[in-house]
Amino acid sequence: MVAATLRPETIFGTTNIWVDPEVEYVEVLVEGERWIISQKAVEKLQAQGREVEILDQVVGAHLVGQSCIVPLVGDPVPILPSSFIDQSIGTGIVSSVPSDAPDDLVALRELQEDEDTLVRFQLDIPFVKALDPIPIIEVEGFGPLPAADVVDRMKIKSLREQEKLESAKEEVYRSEYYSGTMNDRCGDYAGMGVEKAKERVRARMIERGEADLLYEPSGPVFCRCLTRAIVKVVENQWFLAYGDPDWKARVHEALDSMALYPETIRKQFHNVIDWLRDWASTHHRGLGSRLPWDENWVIESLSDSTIYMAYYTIAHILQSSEVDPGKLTGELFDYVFLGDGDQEEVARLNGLDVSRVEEMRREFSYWYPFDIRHSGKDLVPNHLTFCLFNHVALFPKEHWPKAFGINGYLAVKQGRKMSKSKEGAIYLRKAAEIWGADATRITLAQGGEGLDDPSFDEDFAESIKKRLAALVEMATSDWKTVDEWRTVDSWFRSVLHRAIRDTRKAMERMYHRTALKHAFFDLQRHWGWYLRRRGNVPNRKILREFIEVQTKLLAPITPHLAEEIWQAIGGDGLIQLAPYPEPSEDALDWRAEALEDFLKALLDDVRQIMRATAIKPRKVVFYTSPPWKRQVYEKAVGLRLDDRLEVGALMKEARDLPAAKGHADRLPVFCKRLVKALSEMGPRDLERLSWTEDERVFLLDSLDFARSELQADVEVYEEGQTDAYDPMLRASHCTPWRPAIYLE
RNA sequence: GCGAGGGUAGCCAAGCCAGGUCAAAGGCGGCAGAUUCAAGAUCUGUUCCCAUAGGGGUUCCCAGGUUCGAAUCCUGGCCCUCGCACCA
Repeated sequence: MVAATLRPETIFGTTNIWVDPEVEYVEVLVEGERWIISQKAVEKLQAQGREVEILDQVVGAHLVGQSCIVPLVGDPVPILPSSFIDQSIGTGIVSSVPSDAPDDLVALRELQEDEDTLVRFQLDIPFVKALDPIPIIEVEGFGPLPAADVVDRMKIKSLREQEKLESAKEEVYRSEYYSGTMNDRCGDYAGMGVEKAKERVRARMIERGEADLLYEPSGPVFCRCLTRAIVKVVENQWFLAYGDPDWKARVHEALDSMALYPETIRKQFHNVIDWLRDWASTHHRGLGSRLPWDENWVIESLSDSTIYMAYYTIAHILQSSEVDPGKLTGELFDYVFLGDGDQEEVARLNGLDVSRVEEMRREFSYWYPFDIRHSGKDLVPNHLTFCLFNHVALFPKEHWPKAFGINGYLAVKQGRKMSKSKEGAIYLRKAAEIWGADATRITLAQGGEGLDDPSFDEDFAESIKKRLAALVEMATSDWKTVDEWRTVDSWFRSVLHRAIRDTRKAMERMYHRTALKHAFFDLQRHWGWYLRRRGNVPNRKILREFIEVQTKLLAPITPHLAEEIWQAIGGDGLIQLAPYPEPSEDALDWRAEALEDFLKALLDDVRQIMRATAIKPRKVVFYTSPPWKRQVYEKAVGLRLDDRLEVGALMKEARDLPAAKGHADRLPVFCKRLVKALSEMGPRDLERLSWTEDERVFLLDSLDFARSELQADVEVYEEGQTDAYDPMLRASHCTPWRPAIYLE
């Protein structure tokens, strides 16, 4: 009787053997020994290279009631009937350890109460009923019989409670494996940890000729034809030695010299390189090339897909009619890929023109090393890493890959009310039909970047389609323009060039979603503000530059639309061939940006007051800071930049300012307020706002705009101005860049 | 179990490595207003809670810690995704 187990150390707790009385077992001769096992087990053994000769058949029922000797222990135990044995696992014969295996315990209890079965098999009823689990493993948190603890706690009564049994088994096995200790019934292994004892018992039994190895998948594995997979041991298998430490070291080196998109994947690659072991690179079946030096084998497809980028460079030549693949020799490829050998000789050997050979060499040299290979993240632990291994093995350093790009898996965003994709999938052709190619592309770009799984958001596609149409309309219609240049023109040019810079940066890292934000959404928003500031009459140069830049920035993402605009505005040639915009440093105008930001913040403040007070004002009054406040403010900024801003220090400097002379009584309060406000500000804003003389001029200049934005009359005074309209005495609240506000 | 990544407002998502400019970009969705005969489109405002003066309160998975100061740094915990092989 040969029982199979994953837990050899529990042999000490064996109380009986289980067989299925209904099943036909076979008696076989295995390398000189007679075994009784299941028929399925015969196939497995044969697949694993064992010689098995079938001698006889024996029904399980005939075995029931007999007894057999437990190896290593040497005691006899009875053979008992059970129907819970899965014949496709192990040998179809189970050694029963009710102390530590919940299945066995429940089976034993069921049998002990099943008088019919006991009688039917003419079993010694008192004897069977007296069978008790044998405690063998001590583990913290459990009594001497861990299986009994868990089965009772989970109230498992029957073998039919499969799910509970599974989780019971897992709990017991895990606890015992990591923290269990063999008790003193376990002979030489008493006191030993389970993890260790398991290996020792296994080795000992094999050594004594009382056990043998059977390989089995860790879980059920099914073929596409629905038969269950078994483990086969094959001989003369070919491997790629990815486990070789020297090779690994060079692959690490290659990886370090590469660019990765996104960079965050690098750690994973290094890890995979370390973790990879020798790879079985051939098999007997399936698609693939025959192994050249051993025609019995087919090259496993992951193994020969790793340098086909090199093949691509010359594929068009090899596939031309004048080349006979059957005649090609290794010398040709040595010459083309490595530059080894003499071209005349190579051409003659392969029956090719020298010019053909040269052409191949030229093509390969032109394309190699490849700039980037882009693939899904599931290929990191195999194809992409293999690719690197094999390039390192075959090619000189200068032909190692320069970059890999990795992305997640696209999914259709779920739970959208207007989902057009009930099945969770949208065909590319369908998407192009519904939204058009450009809107589809931009939706994909917006979906996600880096290793995220991008989602296709149909609401977004719908909305962006309209916005793109509006963009074409905007870019191609006739605008009334002016030549006059204002602060807001400088401002727009500044944000435009920042957008160029930021878009380029994002594109270079292949962060398309980020690029889109800078190139489209931010620019559109800024353009909206610009037009309002300009009363819908843009500066001629600005309009032209904006349309041109925006179109070029978008060209990689929405090529058709960009081309259409490009033609309409009389662009030179194809936009696809036009250079991507370059940011110009001198377009950046932080002063203009600070001024516009100041205006936005001021209008925001007014709106906030309106909301808080529920006043819908017909008149809005701003009070700007007088010279003494501005000077104290500038001192404070200076101190803050020096990191020495404190009320005391500021007071000291402020007292000496001539402009502050008549305001000594107000200095302490003002200084305190400044210190608090400036302490919370970052260095960037501080520098932007360190000068104050433009505030009033700019505000006066923007009066008309403020009036139309606020739908109210707007006035500006300086604090202390004698004719100021200030019924609520608000003026004194002003700070530089924070004018006081009065609404009525 | 091993390896990698992650948890941010109704949703998607930036920020985190280099702490302060963060009630937190941008988008989608929602709400309100303008426009319109109306709808759609467009534009504007708004979308954590409270607030009759630009303010206050509570937030960035949870619990601690470091710091004058934490979405960001440290420790512990909970949860999620992916990969784990001879298959592309």
